[in-house]
Amino acid sequence: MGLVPGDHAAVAELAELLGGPLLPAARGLLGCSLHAGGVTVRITEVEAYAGMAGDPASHAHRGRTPRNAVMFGPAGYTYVYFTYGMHWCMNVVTGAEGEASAVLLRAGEVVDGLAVARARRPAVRRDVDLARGPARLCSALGIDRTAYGGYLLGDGPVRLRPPVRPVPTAAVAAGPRVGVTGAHDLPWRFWLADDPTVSAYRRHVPRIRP
DNA sequence: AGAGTGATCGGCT
DNA sequence: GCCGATCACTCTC
Repeated sequence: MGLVPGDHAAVAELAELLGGPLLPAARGLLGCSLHAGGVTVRITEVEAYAGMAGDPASHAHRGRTPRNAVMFGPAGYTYVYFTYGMHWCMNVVTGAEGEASAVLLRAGEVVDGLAVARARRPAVRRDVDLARGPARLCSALGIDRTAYGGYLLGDGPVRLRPPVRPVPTAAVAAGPRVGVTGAHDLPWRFWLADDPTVSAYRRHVPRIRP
């Protein structure tokens, strides 16, 4: 599908947003569409990670390694990592070079390629669950190590595009990140309020014995 | 509530 | 080099 006139300017605007401060970049990713492997999702949930800038939860916190190298480069590229022995997760690199900030894509709504996504996720029963969770999102889109380091705003195999219509500020909710028990409970997780495709995961809370 | 899975990286030797 | 703790998760029980 081709780009309609006017998209060029909107893509340039998104590129500029991603290259700027972390939290606006993270919020700006909500509502964007992400296309890969014959499937398109609308991004509904993200988490911000501040790289070297005092964020112990960031994979780049302890400095540059072969794994996280792309995060130290310019914005608009993708950092993909493998975790728990079986799952891929995807980040969009943001901010200035050397900063290593990035935004984890945690959930999306499948808006095209539903049959393909279903075929990739045979265990998932409801369509709203197809890309609900960072690893399921990658799985539904067929994203793996081959996506590492790719540019998202060009014509590569993984393409990120701005929302057709802007997401109203009032539609964006914020809260603590998932799985981060760090000293400060920074509200760096952003999602579209009341969207059924937002992931179910919650911050770890100490277990209350029955 | 717990199993499953393997890359990564710091710390050692 | 090698060891082992860790991990921004998913599924099934």
